Amino acid sequence: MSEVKVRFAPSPTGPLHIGGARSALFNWLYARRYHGKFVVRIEDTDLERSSRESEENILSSLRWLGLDWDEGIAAGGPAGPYRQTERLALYSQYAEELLESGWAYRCYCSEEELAAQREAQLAAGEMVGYNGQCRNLSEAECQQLENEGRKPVVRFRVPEGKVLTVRDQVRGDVSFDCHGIGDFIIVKSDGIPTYNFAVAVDDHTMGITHVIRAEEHLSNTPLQILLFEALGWPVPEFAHISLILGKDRAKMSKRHGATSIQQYRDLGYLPEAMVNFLALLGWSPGAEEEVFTLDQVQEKFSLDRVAKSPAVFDLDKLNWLNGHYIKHSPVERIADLAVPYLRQAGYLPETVDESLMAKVRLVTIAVREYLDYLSQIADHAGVFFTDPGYDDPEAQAVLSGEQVPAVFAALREQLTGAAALDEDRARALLKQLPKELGLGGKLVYQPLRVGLTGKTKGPELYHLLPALGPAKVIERLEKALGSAI
RNA sequence: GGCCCCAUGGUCAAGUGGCCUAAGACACCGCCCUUUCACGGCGGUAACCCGGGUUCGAAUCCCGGUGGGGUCACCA
Repeated sequence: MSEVKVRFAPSPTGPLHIGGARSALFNWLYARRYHGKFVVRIEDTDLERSSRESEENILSSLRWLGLDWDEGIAAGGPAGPYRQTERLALYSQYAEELLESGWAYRCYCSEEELAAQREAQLAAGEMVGYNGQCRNLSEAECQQLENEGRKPVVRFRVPEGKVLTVRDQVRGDVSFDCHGIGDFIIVKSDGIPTYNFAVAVDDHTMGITHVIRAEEHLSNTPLQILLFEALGWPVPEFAHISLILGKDRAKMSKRHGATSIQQYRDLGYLPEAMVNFLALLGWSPGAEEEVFTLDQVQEKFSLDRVAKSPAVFDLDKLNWLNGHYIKHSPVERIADLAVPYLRQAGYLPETVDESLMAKVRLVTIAVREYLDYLSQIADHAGVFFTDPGYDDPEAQAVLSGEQVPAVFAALREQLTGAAALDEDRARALLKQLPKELGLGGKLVYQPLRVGLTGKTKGPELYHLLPALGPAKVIERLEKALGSAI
């Protein structure tokens, strides 16, 4: 078999969304697994809705996810250009070929006529499809209509009484009766090809061997096969992946919350978590291990382990995975990623120097175990950057304990003159304290926590101490003592 | 409505006729640890949509029903 070549062909009509990202991922995985090529092509034949901005967003999201492509937009390659609006001449050439061979014909029906027709069919409960009005127009009739100022579209002449079978790698054979398919438009009246036509031409001319895409395209496939056959081209292999559903089991859409990769990126999700999560949606490694990198999946990926049933997007699991990666990535990286969120919360200035960055790292160590995604850091990091108040009744109750002054004094004693304080020293010190004072842990640690943060819950004390530094610790404890009633 | 797809716990899913008195993960609920780390440890609740077949034997095969979804554009 020739080399595997797959593609991801988004329409730049919006940002890359979850479903598109998964399609791209599966294609990428397939290409890598079988040492083939991955092509990215832009399908911008919808002039109204397409934008360069969306295209940029899609490409940047793909790169962010780590899905690189061997050929295509921005990468170049032998079958370029890779933007459909730049391949118009190619489509006309094949449309012409189809017209000449009789597989296609010009249709002069107006949009109004078509709409009325469709409405009538729908009302009668019939199959919706073109009624073939212009199917056998003579040369003279065409000329006549054209003289009336009508702009024709080009339609494909769907053979009658034929049954088409899509050989699908995940679904098996799926058959469609041509009787249910009306003559469809392949070139619009403005000369722009229609989706199905452009796809067939591109997939062939780009040498695509496997078309892996979402299930919503399954019903388009017979039309494309018709085109391949009429043009005398080999039909590629197909694999239709089931849809990703929202909580209400309907296809994921904007009303389901964050649906674009960009949004997750902005919220502080890590690309490896997204990719890991997406890989698990509709595919299973078969083994028990579910946490893996792109490199690890590409070794195991195969279409026969792709699920046929649709999958509900489970935010809880994404959060868990992302939290997992946050906990296990190098602190430096997480701290760097956290900076924008801390800045946005007003905890950091525009420029962060090295000593401040050192503190951010300590803060990151202290709070990352509580995070599902990075933007949440703002909710946990406040105690490190803003001096607390002690109005909370619960806090007051703890602070009013009679042992509190002694506890604070003891810690202060330990800290005075201490230049720096690392986690190990903080742990040792904290462990010593109760013994030294002859008190139970709770009586020592609880007031310290409240004194330092104004709260009864929060980061570990041994993280708090180093991050705040001796001077700040002493300062806060004094203030806490002063505010005890 | 026509056509098409799908159907194991709340969710993702393993399972390709006997190994299933059905894995694992997320979520949830307990207990432990309770201020030393290690996705902390241990445990629990919870599922084969229904009805017919085929078979010695069905979650697994066939048919029907039901349910969910997709698609029916000069959008992709």
